[in-house]
Amino acid sequence: MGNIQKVRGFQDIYGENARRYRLVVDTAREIFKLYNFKEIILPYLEDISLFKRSVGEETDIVQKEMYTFTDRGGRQIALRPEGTASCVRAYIEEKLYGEGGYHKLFYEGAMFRYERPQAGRYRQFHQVGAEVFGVSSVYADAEMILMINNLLKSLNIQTRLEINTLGTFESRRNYSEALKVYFSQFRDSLCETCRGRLERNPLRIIDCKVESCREIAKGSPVITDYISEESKERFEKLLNLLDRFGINYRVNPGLVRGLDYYTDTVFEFITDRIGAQGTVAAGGRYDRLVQQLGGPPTPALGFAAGVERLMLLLDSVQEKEKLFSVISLTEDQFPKALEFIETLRKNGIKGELVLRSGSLKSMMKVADKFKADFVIFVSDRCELKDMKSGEQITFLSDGDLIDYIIRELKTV
RNA sequence: GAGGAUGUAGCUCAGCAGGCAGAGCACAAGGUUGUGGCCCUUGGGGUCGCGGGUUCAAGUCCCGUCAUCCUCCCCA
Repeated sequence: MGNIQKVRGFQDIYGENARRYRLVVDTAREIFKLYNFKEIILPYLEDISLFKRSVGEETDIVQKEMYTFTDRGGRQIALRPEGTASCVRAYIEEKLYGEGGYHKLFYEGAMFRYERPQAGRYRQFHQVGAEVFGVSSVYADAEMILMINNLLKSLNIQTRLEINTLGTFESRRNYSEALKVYFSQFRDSLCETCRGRLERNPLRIIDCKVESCREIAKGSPVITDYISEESKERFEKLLNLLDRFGINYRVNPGLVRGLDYYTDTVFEFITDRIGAQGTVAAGGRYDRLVQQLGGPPTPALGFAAGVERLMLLLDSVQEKEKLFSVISLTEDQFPKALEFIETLRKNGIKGELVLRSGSLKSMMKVADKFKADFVIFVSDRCELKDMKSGEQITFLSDGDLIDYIIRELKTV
């Protein structure tokens, strides 16, 4: 037998990737907080029926992508495949609606879907997401898109925004029903995947790339005929708002989203730089979901962004703090060197005590490997070496050197 | 779930008419007896993804399996 490997589709995130991960998540948190979203830390396991009732019994996610098991108490459990359902469950279960006003929550963490791994698609992946409960105003939709736009801008990531409206829950259902009826006439001419979609998600057939399906789709019912004037006006208003803030978008009537709970606004931020899995952030409104899961009628909207996909789009991420490496020139100066470096750390300066003794050359190499910006040699006196310029200054007392570092170099 | 490509040293890869496992980079020691990066010398490293088969002989051929990547699908 070979060595134990990580589970398929799972990954260790370390080194530069860990920095990328941290940058994405930390930036998202900062932005969320600017918009006054409050963090909610959600469980990774939920009752299976939560996802059946929210994401949708017929969706791929529920049908074939969930990690599920029966626990020792006989409960049917799933590792969460997405965050919105848990967030809604918590909103209802913790009776947040009882506090009055409205609620803005954000979350961050791992999601699990049993899919075929691919670039930008993993079985354990991470999302940052935000949800607004109790607001139907179109300004909430606009604000959320602005927020995501700002997040992407902060990360220096270019995407295009595609947006669509699905209308109300009723109109969406009616449209879906009409499509089902229409496409059923051509059942035998549809491709195999579309025959499956007929039951599961007829809206998707419109977007099929197979030539024969596209021909059939040309005569299919149009979504605009099923959308109420109110929804249309709402959508227009949203687009105007986006125009006003200089946000480019493309209205894509084929944009459907694979989750059942969306109503009215749906949107995706897409890139074509990372292969087939180009959706980097996506979301929309789900005005019926809270009620559907047993809560009071509550309009809501939300989005989620894929951390790994954002990571792929990031420029290289370097550590920014200066590193001071301390080398003890003799074995018996180590206590003094340790004391010295602890003082640096107390002052908020990042320090690495070179812990391998050997030739000075080998210790210097260690400092170099750590990419030290400065090296401090500790003996009966102290010397500070600038690794970039090679310049070296001698100090008779450590106090003087520490003062010098804090004064001159901490901010460099 | 379907199709395709790949898997040899820490990394990038060569080796395939089956015949002792290689290069570059990286790593370690030294050249420079208290100073890294460049250069030179020397050195340590591989059950050739894993398991089976064919063969006198398999990294090389065959079968299986695992993993990665790409497309479909799906989605963040």
